[in-house]
Amino acid sequence: MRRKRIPEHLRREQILQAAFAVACREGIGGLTVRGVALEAGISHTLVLFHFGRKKRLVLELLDWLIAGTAVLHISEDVASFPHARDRLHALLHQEMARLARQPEHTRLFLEFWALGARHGEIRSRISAELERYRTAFRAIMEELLLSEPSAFVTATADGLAGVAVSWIHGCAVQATIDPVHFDSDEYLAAVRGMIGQLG
Amino acid sequence: MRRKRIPEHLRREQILQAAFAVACREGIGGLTVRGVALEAGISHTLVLFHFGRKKRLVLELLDWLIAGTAVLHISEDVASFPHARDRLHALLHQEMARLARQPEHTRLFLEFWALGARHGEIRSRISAELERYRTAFRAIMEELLLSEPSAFVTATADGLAGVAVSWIHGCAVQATIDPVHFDSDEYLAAVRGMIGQLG
DNA sequence: CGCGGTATTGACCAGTTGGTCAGAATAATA
DNA sequence: TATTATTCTGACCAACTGGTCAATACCGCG
Repeated sequence: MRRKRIPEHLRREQILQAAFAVACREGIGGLTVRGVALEAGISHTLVLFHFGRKKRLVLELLDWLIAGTAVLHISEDVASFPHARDRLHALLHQEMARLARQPEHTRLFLEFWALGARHGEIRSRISAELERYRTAFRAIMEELLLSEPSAFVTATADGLAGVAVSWIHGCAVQATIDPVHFDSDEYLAAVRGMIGQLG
Repeated sequence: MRRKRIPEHLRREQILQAAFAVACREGIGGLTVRGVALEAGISHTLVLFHFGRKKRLVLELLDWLIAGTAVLHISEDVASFPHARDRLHALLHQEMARLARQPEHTRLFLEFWALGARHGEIRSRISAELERYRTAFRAIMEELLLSEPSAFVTATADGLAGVAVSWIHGCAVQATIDPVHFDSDEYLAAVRGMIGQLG
C-alpha cells in the first residue's frame, strides 16, 4: 500500500476535518476512531498516533470548532448604528442568521452542550465560550442602560446579557429541532417589541 | 437463582426507573441494556423481552420522562393575577424554579434535544413537546397583546410565545453548563425590565 | 395434584470498539 | 550509500455491545 508522509500539523488538520465530517454525519456519539480514519483515508492507528486517545480527539475537535466559528464578531455594519438599541437588534439579527447559515455547527454545538453537562473538560470549554458570548453582549447592554436609564429599571447589564445569550441558544434549540415552526423574523419582531420599537 | 414473577406493567415501570437512573448517572450515550438490567437487578435478556430493542427502550424512556414532568401547569397562584403581565412573569418564574429544582430532568432533556437533531422519532416527540410549551405561552401572550396593544407594536402572539420558549430553554442550557454564573433572579429582573415594569 | 403458558434466565454469538505492538516504509542526514 | 529518526501500517487483543435461543422456574387453572 502506498504511503504518504505529511507534516504533523497538516495531518492533524486533515484528521480534525475528517472528525468534523463524521461528527456532522453521525453525531458525536457515532464518532469512532476507525470512522474518522476511514473518512481521512488513513489507518485508525495513525489517528491514535497523532491524538493519543479518542477523548483527546473529541476535545481537540471541540477546540477546532470553537476556533473556527466566528462568533459575535461586531462588524462595521453593526457598529455604525448610533443608537445602542439598533446595534443590539442588528447583533441579534446577525447571530440568528449565523445559526441558520451553519446548521451543522449549531447541531454539533448543541451536542457538545449536552455532553458538557457530564464531562468536566468539555463543560469548562463550553462555559468559557458562554462567558465570551455574555461579555460581548454585556458591553452593548451597558450602553443601552446608560442611554435609556428609565427603560429597564430593575435590570442590570449582566442580567440583560444573560437573557440575550439565553435567547440565542434557545433559538438554536428550536431551530434545530423544529425548523418548520421556527420563524426567525417573527421572533426578532417580537424581541423588537419587547425592547421597545426601533426608530 | 431465585426468580420473581411480577405483572408486566410493574416490571416495565421498574425497568424504566432503572433506565432513568442509569441515564442520569451515565448519560443517554452510556445507557446500555446490560447496565439497565444490572440497575434493576434482573438479567439483560428480560429487559429485551419487555422492550424488544434498545431503541424502543430509549424512546419509551423519553415518553416516560415527558409524561412524568409536570411542565407549564398554570397553577391557581399564577391564574389569580389580574394582569397578563403579572401572570407571564409568574409563569416564567415558575418554570425557572422547576428547571433549578429538577436538574437531572433538565440535563436529560438537553441530551434528548441533541439526539433529536439526528433521530426523527426522538425529534418528533421533542417537537410536540415544544409545541405544547409554545401553546401554553401563546394564550397568555394573546391576552398581553390585547390588554396593551401599544406596547408591542410589531409583535405577534406566536412570536412572543416562541421568544419565551427560547428564553426558558436557553436558560436551561446556561444553568446546566454554567450554574455559577447563572443567576435566575437577575435574569428574571432583566426580563421584567424588558417587558415593562410590573405594578 | 398435574399441566400449559409465559416470564425469566444463562449460555452463546457476531460485530464493533478503543488501544497496543512489532515492524515496514519514508525522509533527513551523514 | 548507510544510518537514524519518524511516520505509518496490519495484525492482534480484550472488553463490551445488542441480540438470539433453548432451557427452566414460576404461576394460574383444570
